[in-house]
Amino acid sequence: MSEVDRNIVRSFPGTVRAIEGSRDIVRLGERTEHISLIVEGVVARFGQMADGNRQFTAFFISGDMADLHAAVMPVVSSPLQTTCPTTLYQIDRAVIRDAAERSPSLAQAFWCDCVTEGQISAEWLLTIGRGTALARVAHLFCELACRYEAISDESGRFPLLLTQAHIGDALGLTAVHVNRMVRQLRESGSILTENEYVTILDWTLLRRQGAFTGSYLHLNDPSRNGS
Amino acid sequence: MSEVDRNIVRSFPGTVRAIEGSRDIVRLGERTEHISLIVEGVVARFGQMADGNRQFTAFFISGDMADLHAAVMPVVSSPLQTTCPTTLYQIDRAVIRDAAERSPSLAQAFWCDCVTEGQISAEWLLTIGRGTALARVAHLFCELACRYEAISDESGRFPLLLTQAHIGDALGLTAVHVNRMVRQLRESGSILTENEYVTILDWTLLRRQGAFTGSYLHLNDPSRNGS
DNA sequence: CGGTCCGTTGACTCACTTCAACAGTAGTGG
DNA sequence: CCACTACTGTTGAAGTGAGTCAACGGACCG
Repeated sequence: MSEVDRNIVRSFPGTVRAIEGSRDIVRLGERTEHISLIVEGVVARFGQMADGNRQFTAFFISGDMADLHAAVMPVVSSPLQTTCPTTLYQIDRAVIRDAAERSPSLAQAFWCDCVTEGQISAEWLLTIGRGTALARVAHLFCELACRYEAISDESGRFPLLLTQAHIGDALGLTAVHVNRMVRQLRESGSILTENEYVTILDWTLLRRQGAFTGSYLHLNDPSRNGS
Repeated sequence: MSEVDRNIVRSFPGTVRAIEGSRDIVRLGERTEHISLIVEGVVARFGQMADGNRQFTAFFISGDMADLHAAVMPVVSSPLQTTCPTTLYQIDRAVIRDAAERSPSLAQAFWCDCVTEGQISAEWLLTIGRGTALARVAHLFCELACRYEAISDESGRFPLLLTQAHIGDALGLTAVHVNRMVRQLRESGSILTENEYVTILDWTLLRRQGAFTGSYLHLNDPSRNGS
């Protein structure tokens, strides 16, 4: 979502809400009554197998709207939860929907946002379906680095507000194997992990390890609204 | 996309185009100039690894709009190809975009369509990330059966316009292993394959094998536009 | 009749899982 | 201040689901 649109959304009336980590925001089958703009923290969308096994299908970070799609499809088909203490700015669903109805350009911006989200899912399908465990972890780190870079002034370094179990649930791996892959990335010299941060030491190497090209993220991409 | 909206789209000026199987429709990085409504056949969206390995990220069947998202984001981030001889009805991108700009309700319908597509991707992520090979194949068959049922008058039987290699590329499996899983499904008594058709003999069993619930497809779902 | 594509099956290999154990840190309560 | 618990990260050893490699039959087609 572009900077301009994000500011429009912030100008809508809403409520700030602080939530602990590992808390459900919306549950399967409920109706979403408000759209959540993330101020700080991480919200993950997930699906669940009968055996309780989870699969995260998206991560939302500061500046993302975690359930924008609910503006037009309020019944929750994928629940949301926080992965860490998170602050949201919640706007009534009707406010968003009415604004989109009045302003075609805003509607288009929201539509774009949902399309981009779908393209990220498609990219995840590619890496999870065809990538090795090492490539999956490297790819996720690349994606997060790019997305955090777009919203902060730091570059090549980002806060990892996920446990290795979270990463495994996003990549279709076990936490144990994620641990081994992170170690391998560290030993290869492409990244460094300290505290809650990942620092990228060798972008070229990490991109190659993750077969990453960031074009699908559409960050600062003027062509998104191209006519 | 609802029946009503599909009829609106069909009323737009466009061109019918017949294409052979295994042909590219749009290539990576190109600009999409027309939106394709599928009249007959199958179009697959895919991503590709550097080693040439493919991963299908969506299948579009009769009545689907294969690249509706291009109305707002014309630069192709996932190429499209046919899996079998296919007929398209192609509408100029500007026609779709302008119609959405003039009619908020049509814009919302298109937006819904893109959201549903994203939810299907999320469901694929769940099955591919966490399901066994057998569950993945069973799940795909369930999904296709439901989607074909919604657009035809046959039930429990659908045309499989994909090779086992295509299925493998969609599910992150090899064609060899897909073959083994299809056989296992056949031997379990849940399905029957003959010619180009899959017949479902035991829905309950197949659903369980694929851990399938069809709610994410939003077929005949009045709540999609719920206010 | 030969070539190509698709489905099919068998034998072997390997990437990732599973199971298990342990260390560091933080929070909690006696 | 020190147990006690819980969570996360870490590492090792053993098991297995899916991949790889290879071969063959049938259908279709030029």
